[in-house]
Amino acid sequence: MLDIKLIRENPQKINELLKRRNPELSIDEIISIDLERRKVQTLADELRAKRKNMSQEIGIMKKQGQNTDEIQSKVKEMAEEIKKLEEKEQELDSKQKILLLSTPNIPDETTPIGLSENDNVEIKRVGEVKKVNFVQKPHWDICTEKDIVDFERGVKLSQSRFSLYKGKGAQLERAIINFFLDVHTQEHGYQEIFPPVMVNSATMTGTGQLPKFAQDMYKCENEDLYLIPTAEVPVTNIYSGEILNEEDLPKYMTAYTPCFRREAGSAGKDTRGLIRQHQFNKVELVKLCTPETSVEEHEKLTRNAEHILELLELPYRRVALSTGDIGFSARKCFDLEVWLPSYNSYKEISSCSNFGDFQARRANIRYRSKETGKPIFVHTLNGSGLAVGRTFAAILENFQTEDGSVVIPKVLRKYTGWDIL
RNA sequence: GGAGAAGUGGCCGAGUAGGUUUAAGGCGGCACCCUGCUAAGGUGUUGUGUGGAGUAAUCUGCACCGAGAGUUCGAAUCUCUCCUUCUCCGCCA
Repeated sequence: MLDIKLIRENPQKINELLKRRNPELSIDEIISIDLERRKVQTLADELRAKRKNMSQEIGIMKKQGQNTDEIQSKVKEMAEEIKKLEEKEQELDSKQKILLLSTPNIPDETTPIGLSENDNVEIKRVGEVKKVNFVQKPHWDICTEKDIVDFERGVKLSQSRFSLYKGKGAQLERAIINFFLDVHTQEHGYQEIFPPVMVNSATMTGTGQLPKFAQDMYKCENEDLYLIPTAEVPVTNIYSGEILNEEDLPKYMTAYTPCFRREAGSAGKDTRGLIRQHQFNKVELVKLCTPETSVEEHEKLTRNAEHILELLELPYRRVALSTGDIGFSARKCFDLEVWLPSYNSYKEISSCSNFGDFQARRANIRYRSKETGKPIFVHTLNGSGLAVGRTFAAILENFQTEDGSVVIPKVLRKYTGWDIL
């Protein structure tokens, strides 16, 4: 959520920045509602003050045995007027709130300007794409041949885009999860979290999934509960509504969870294999920090995710997303893309974002400034560290050999207990 | 799921036959004073949100006693719905 005071004071600037995302975005309506809302509030406040004083007077008069009929009927009239104003106040308030909650974050000045993913900027490439003189198989064929992921029975049990890991497949998936968590907790200093995977609508609003993206999520019938699309949602909201001490920052948290996405609107995309599933595993990195440190913390968090790819010896590149491609809540975002032979290109495996105070304002996460003693909104950051299923696919494809076996990366072997698949 | 009890400021804890409560008191925090230092003591101060005035320090209004709705001239206090916690029962890994 954008700061209404910032909008009031710099309307042209905010509009200009929002139009970098999408030329149709504008805060003009918010401003006109805000103007009216404040007028109504001032009127209502004044009347409430009058009522308060007069009611007190009635109390005193009654004690003295005076007749209060006249003044009572006066206040009653006033109360009706107040009620009308309060209704108007509430209406404008909720209108403004919905508009504010539906307006995306303003992009950072350093976010490349452009309207689509074609305007994303490659920052660097790391690792060599292996040159081989045999035909590399896509991971879905490897999975089926080795019977480590059963796509058909996954669909039978659930629906398309659900799959069933078996035997060494299930073991490899679990090994990857444990490896990720161990690196982040032991080498990078993150606290491990295991959160609920169903959360309420307030929590979903805090990180920006609601109110705009309800159709992307699975919702429980007759309950105010949604399946999380990412651990970002419960983990970022852990301290919602709280005021932290400045000494408690930065907070580094990592969580493994399954993630659930309806993938509405991606019909026909990535239909084969593990790349786009309704349920997938992910290890997420989340940070809460002060505004002064968020740029630096964003870089460090991105490096933490890259470090995993480097340990696995998977070739990847870092891309800075353009203003037209960054997520709703983000002001700046780096994608990490891993090389996938079956796609003959790099494919997203992590998305590392800086949200500024956008999520903190929605979720009301603050810290008390040591200097002023006043509460300040934290900055929130997150990134995948990494997507597990896509890592699984990247390992199978990049480390397959001519004889059809797959050599497990060294760092994973103590987790799998075997080195060849 | 059933039956009972309870939810007040950072914490503890008064306040419910509605009306100077604009929430007592204590603890903690902060500032200053006293003491050679420490301990103890003294004085003052103390939340959040949202408006208004002012360049600003600041001054000032309104709202907030789990959440929402209602009754009333007036609600922490009365009524209703919901949420959470605790105790007992049932069920269950």
